[in-house]
Amino acid sequence: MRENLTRVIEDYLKTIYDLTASGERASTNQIAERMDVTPASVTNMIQKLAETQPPLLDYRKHRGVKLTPEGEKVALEIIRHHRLLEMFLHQTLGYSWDEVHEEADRLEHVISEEMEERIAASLGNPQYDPHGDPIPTRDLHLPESDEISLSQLRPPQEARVKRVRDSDPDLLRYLSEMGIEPASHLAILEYSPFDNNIKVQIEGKSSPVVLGPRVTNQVFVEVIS
Amino acid sequence: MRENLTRVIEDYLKTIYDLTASGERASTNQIAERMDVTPASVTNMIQKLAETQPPLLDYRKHRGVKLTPEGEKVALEIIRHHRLLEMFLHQTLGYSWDEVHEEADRLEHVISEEMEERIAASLGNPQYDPHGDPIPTRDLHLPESDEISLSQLRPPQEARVKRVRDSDPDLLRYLSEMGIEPASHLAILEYSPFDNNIKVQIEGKSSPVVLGPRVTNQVFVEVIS
DNA sequence: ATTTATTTTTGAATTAGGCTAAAAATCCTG
DNA sequence: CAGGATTTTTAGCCTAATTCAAAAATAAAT
Repeated sequence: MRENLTRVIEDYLKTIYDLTASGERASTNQIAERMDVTPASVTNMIQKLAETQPPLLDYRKHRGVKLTPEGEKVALEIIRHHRLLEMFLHQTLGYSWDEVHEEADRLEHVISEEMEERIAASLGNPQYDPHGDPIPTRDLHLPESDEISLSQLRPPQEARVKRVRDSDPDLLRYLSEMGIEPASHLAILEYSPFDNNIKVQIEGKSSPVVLGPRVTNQVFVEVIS
Repeated sequence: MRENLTRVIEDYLKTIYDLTASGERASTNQIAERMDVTPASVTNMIQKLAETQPPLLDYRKHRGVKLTPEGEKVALEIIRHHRLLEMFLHQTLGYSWDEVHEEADRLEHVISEEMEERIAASLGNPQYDPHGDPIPTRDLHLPESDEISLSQLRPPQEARVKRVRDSDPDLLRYLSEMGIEPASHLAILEYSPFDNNIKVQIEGKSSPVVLGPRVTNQVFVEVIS
């Protein structure tokens, strides 16, 4: 349906999808920072994307943007590419989970629907990528999920890791060293106010570790009742 | 060494590599036709590429271009990507040999050296792609080869297929239907002058077929002495 | 409710790549 | 070797995406 979209446009839509996941509109500055361009560039582009027929963005001057259904469809298509590629690079080419993001970011814009389907089939239509992010289905649906951030847990709660933010390779290496990855089981032992540290016992490890908010904000879990 | 090259530049260099394989310089018009742009665009670009430091092209006004050693290095790097990708898509994702070219043409510009190496390793460092084209080695060497076009054979010569031009999917489907692919054994039964047809017995087939020059010019063989 | 600070938008320029139309070289033919 | 045909180059313009600097809105604070 909607063909002649450039890589750059696809990147804008993906970024806006991400920023508006909470329900809030995305501001010009937020987008500019994420994409490492100036706010002026963003204003230009979002005005353009709001004037396509049909429009990809809902833009209100000085009020930021959100995706239209059209825009969301494009974003989800790219996100499906990205997450399938991450899984494929991990499973088929032996990439570690901290290496897949950057490669997938370039490949996601150039693979055909044919390749998307072949990758999905060869992996058995996976539902999650190596970081636990859900992969949109072929018809672009995403499962609802009620994960909460690890930073919100308090002793003596227990939880299962569902998902880890994938953007920082160093953090990912640190996490896998400690044994935190999707499906890991965690028990919260202590909470320190002010610095917001929590002490956590990780399944299979002999001694607990203390994690600060720079880490716990990036890890999402399901509480075990 | 040489980083900020765009996809477009990489495509120009690849095209020029191809056109100059014979030793001749590539003309502006030839390049324009292959790349489906106007000759004016080509003049612009080749002048630019001849002025980079170090230059990627040897350009002489009205005399066409050839690659400098620098330019050739870039071209071979892309060709290595392309042919490894063709093999990978074929072997790992089950693409047929007529489908791989187009996909590889887009992927070749975006894969990292890391991915190149992982693909090569996962395939066991193949030397040829599915059409029989040699894959440049990691240090960008290509084996010399003395293939000749099938159109040059005369009865009662016999030959082994080494390589098939990969640019036309319809031709490729036609060839595989007939059992012509790298390693196929052929015996030339008849030659018709004027129309340049040859009648060929293909190994494993019950009856011979007549092939015209539109086909035989695209197939390269090694004569069996 | 003004002033100040922050965010967003506007306007003018830039870079990469391409196009058209016209001018200039080279090639070909008689 | 002159004149026409073909090829190549030049010159000017276009679009996509960006930047910077200045202007305009919005938000925050006294």
